Amino acid sequence: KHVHVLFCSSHPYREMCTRCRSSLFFFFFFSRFVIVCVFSRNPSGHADKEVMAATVLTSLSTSPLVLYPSSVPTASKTWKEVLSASYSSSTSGNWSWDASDQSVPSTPSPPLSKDANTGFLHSAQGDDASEDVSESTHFMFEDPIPRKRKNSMKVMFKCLWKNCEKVLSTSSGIQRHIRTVHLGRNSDSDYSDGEEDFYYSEIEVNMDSLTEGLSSLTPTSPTTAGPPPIFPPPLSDVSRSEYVGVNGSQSHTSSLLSQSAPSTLCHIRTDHAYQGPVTHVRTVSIGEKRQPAVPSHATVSKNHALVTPATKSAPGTRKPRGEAKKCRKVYGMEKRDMWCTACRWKKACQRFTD
DNA sequence: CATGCCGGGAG
DNA sequence: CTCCCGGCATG
Repeated sequence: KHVHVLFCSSHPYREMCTRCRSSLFFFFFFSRFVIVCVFSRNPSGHADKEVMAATVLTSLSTSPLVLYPSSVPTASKTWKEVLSASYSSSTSGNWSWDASDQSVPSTPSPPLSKDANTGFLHSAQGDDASEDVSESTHFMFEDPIPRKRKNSMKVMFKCLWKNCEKVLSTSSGIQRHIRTVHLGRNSDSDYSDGEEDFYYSEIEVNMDSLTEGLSSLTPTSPTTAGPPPIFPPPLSDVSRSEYVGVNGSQSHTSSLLSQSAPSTLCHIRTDHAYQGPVTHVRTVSIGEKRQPAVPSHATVSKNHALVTPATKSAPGTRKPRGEAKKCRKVYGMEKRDMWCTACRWKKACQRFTD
């Protein structure tokens, strides 16, 4: 399964799991794609993280989205180690969350729209990604929503609607702003079925100095230096078609969420064409389920002999006899007990293969 | 004829 | 599953 991603915002929306108190990070992607990375403190004890993330997402938006469970770290690796490694390796332009690193996605990334590019350039003014890793992991794993960083940091809420740079100090404020300005609803209208589209992000604003190692994941200047609307609510044609391309015939959020996403292999490649800390995710490859070895028609043919696909004797179709001497020939009938089991059962020899 | 082994049972 | 064998194809 390949999931194409245009790119993701550098500032994940954070939410805390009410059950395990781990931090959830929602990376908002260009247009309406959302990829969710769930970082749990105790992943083993939280089997339902995908479901939980899906629930949160559903309440966030009705837009089409891709549920993306990050790979579970191996027993020898803690989440922190995994993250640190992946983060530091991002300097070389390669993110990998999979211990058995393999299968680089081959599918080319979709073209970025102009809007996307400009947005990215704006947001890529941070430092180099090779900075203090502990800072980033701190960001990821410390208190789910650190209200303050030092005493100069202030949490603000930034509207992500296109061409709207509104920043307010409270979430309710930004919601009211979105509801009234962008959604054209009355602020008092009771619209609480969870289907409302609020696009804003929580940002931390450094009130004095702008140079900080964490600039990779947080805005570095007040108000204006925040990420441009990377997640514009109006659904563009590009994103729609892209979405279809990615998910085949899937077209509903619910159907996507109901899919049990495979979680074995996650491969993320970052592109640093725009330099720096912005997590620019291009392609995600997720391991796929094993197909049943036996095709269905074989089973059917047991009950309906006619359905049997043409296996019998198209003359000359039979494979030529292998060169190797098999158990029967090697040991002879008298030492039949020395044959491999396959030979004893008159199956294809497993000891002397061709 | 000797071999190799597929397809199809039985337990 | 494991184990066995009819029967066909090949050399």
